[in-house]
Amino acid sequence: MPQRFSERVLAWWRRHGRKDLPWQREPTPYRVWVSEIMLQQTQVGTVVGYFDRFMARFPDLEALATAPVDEVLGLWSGLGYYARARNLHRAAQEAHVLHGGLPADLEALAALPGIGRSTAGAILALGHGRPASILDGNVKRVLARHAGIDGWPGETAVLHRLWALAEERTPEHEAGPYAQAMMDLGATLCTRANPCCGDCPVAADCVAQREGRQRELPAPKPRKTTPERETWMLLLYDAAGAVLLERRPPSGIWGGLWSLPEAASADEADARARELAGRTPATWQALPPFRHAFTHFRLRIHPLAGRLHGPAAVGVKDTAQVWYKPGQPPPGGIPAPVASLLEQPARAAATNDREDISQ
DNA sequence: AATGCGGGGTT
DNA sequence: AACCCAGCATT
Repeated sequence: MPQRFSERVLAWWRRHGRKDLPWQREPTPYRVWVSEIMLQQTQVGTVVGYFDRFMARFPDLEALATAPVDEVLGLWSGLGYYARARNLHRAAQEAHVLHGGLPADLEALAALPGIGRSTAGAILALGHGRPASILDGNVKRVLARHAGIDGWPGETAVLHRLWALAEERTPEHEAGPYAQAMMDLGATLCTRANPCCGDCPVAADCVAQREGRQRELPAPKPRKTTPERETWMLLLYDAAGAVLLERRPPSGIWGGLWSLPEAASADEADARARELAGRTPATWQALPPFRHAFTHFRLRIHPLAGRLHGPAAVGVKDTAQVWYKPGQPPPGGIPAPVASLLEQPARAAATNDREDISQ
């Protein structure tokens, strides 16, 4: 029977854990608090460049509480999530007035703006050495794997299970080192992509390790229904029946391929035609729209056909345009949905993607 | 319960 | 180019 979970984690941390991050030197509740706020959804390496500068300017809670908010935001700029800085400043003022400093209990801490359950636990455990639990991304990952907890942690039920486990496993003594150890375990061994289970102190009874499910846990956020974008593709024909093609930018969707000019809406078709060919067709004919699926989104294509009358079309503006006669060898690669559109403009939808015609 | 916040790293 | 990161507040 292996040792208690927390004992193994702590023993590992004493040998391999991180102990000299900026906020671990002189870990006062105030410094722990500031670091925890900076570290919300922000990686350690990023925060390292900000923490000491911030502490030099605002060495204690009173310095922060009495500073202008703009100065706080100034030292935050580049970190992102600027509401964190505003909340930090407000919380400093509230704590200063209401408690004469940072409170030292879970409820009062979590009542301050920007401090939730996990950050409050971190301040107590890391800053006061009191028994309290944290549940950040690292701990979620370690616990979900070790206990084999299925489901996305964003789901309330899963989150509740994880919190229950987190508290159940927090030792009465050394909660601070334990919290740090769990984060270090998640950050250095039990990483998202390539966990080093061979070095893990709790691999012996890890469900994910036993079942080879490290890659599946914790479950990722369910993918949203692939977003749908739409575009209007212009079939601009000249008097000879050639259609104008445009070479797409080298990178991005259909990079470097020859495709139809596009407009962001039917209303912009005329303006695009003027840009491209110097004039506009008398009328546009709307062909049946259809969908094309990419990995990350679906594109709803509205073909618009128009014939340019009068003398032969003006010469192409640059090498990124060509008048292409359907049936001739193409100037280069053509995206499949565009190719089918060129072959059978009126039937493109039917031949390309029958089920996607509607809506 | 779902979404916005945000710049940066990883894959 | 998603996806994620020492989460929390808001809706």
